Amino acid sequence: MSEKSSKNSKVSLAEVARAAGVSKMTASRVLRGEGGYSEKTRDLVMQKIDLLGYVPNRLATVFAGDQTSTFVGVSIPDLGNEVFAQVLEGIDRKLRSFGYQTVLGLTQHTIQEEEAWIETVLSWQPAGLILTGRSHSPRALEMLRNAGIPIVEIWDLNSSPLDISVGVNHYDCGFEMGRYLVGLGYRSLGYVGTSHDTANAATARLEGFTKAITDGGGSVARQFCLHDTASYYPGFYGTEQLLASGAAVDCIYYQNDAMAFGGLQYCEKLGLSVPADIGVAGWGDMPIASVLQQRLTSLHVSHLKLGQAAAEAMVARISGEPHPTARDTGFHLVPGSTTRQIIG
Amino acid sequence: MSEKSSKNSKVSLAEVARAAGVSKMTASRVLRGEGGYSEKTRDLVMQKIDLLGYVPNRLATVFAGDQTSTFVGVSIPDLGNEVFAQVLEGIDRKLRSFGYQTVLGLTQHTIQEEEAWIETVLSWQPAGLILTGRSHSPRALEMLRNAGIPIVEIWDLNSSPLDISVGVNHYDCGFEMGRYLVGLGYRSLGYVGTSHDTANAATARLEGFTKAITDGGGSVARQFCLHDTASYYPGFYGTEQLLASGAAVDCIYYQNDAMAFGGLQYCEKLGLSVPADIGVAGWGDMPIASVLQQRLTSLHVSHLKLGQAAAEAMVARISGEPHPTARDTGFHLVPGSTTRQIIG
DNA sequence: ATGAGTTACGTTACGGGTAACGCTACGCAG
DNA sequence: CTGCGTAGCGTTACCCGTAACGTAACTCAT
Repeated sequence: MSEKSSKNSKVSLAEVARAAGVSKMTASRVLRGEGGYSEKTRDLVMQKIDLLGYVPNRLATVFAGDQTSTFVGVSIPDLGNEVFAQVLEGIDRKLRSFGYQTVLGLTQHTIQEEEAWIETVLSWQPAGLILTGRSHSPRALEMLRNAGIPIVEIWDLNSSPLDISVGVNHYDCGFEMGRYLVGLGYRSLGYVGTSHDTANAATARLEGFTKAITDGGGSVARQFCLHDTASYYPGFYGTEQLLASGAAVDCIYYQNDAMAFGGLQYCEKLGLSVPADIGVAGWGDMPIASVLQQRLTSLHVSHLKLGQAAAEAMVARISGEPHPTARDTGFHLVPGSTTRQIIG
Repeated sequence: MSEKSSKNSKVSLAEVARAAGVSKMTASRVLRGEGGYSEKTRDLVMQKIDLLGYVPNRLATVFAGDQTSTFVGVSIPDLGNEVFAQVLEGIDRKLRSFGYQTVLGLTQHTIQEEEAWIETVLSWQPAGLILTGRSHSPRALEMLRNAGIPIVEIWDLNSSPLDISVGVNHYDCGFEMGRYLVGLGYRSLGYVGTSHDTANAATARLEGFTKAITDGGGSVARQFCLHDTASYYPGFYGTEQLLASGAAVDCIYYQNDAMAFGGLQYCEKLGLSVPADIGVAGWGDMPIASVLQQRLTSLHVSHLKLGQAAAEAMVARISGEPHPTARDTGFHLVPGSTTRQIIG
């Protein structure tokens, strides 16, 4: 019910205290419910807080005690890719439930952007950082080491992280899918993904996939799209390019389900029957897969859970509780009908 | 190249100054490039900053009161809906280019969550807030008014916002689509969307849509799904429910394209031919629409641009530059082949 | 009645940076 | 040589809370 203070953009605790006729310290105690004041005083101070529309200044609180802030910096490559949006959602929801705030940084898949963001966000004295990816610039690494705060690297599981790693082993993801497809009899594989300067988790999946395929006596024709975001259209377009290149492929593995769907659409346009003429496999078990007529062969990863696990790891580290260096959030293959059935 | 300080999690400017044999003030001047020091001193201080791995403490700077923070709080309902993810991407990219940081708050479509988040984020003295939606709790409104910082409300354009409104008129979006469908001869419309406690932009679209349809002598059968996120599956499931309810509809309008795609999939499963047996229209011109065989009848809105416009408005307001109270980022109808063609 | 403990406050110092002002040494014009 | 300006740097005060400590009034057991 603040009426007089509508214009007071900055009401300090001292002003509240003065209005209530007590000292700053007493007002502070009331505010924190710390005890050491009478009920009468408490009511008086609370009334003035309400009247003046006092908003606590956490900057001052953090600054005063050497307690750390409740900011957690979170770097995400891009949000056009649904899986990252889900990871971020998982992180923010969980962090918030523990009283922390997410400071976002979209890096556009570059370690330069990440470095610049790290430098800025560190100046806000965050309680910790959650970084997507395991590749960082040398200067970023130095800053991170010097910061002395918890660092959670997510996405591609890392057995020797800076601090804590949460995610899944993307090499294994690719390998398992590769082995599955080899088991189905596919030998001439295609891969469609986006291209980035820095090796990332998608690269790891491709490597694992390629290993499994070559182990099985097959080969992989790769097609990279110069697109930032691994979404529907790059899948569509990449498929067009791959098939136009003359590569004879019997099955295409996509960077993720969204791209796989784009590929499916291109195949349909071309009149190719899936899986009769060509097989299609994705990654991530993304939401769109739940409504398709054909169950898309994919690999399930719970992105929301991954994000939540990352936030839990962060909170545990901040609170000084023990937490394993690496937490594998797991995956499992989802056999679908966009690839041929297991040969009896 | 900090070597000795690897463990010094907190190196203050005073320590840098001491190492360089100058006063804090001189070190501060060097750091800010303010002038008033010799080149020799500058090099010395810079060298010590590097050596000790000093990280500026923006909390202290802001706290000192001479400048506002560079935080901008951004509230988003959820990230499972691609359009919000895109808006957020637009906001963060633009804010970052101006040197501001995004402090995220996912409200899960509730004004209670929004209120709690506003209270917390205000205590960090943000430079401004960008809020999705125009509905806020009474207490939130009071806090926002008292805060005395720029508030940009996005999504549903508001002619009398708290401060600045950026977005599109969702009522008009719905109305235009309704008129278009009436023009195609549809009279028995269906609507499939998600349900939330608070009236939101989707509600406004539905109202505009209903107005246009009833104006045209038709009717709208509504089907709401109890799903938080307006994505593929709710569209699929909602369509199933709507059709199972016995409503005789010749065309279904969906809350967005993702839901429309889910609906298309259900229609296909049911053996309904689109648009011969039933028409389908969406909203948002989402990425998936770009790869479908049939061009989805939809309404184009640039979510990325909307986010960027919101960030620009915020920066303008912070900088004291003039900015119109309401900025309409525009939309246009995209006629597709999931609805019947215009009757010659 | 006296000393000890408790309640309910107030006072002081502090944190990390910056604005405002003070001071010194040097350069240079008159 | 004197006076004044200025480059270059230091000193002080301050921002807003909170920890630590101080203190007056009161309670209560001995």
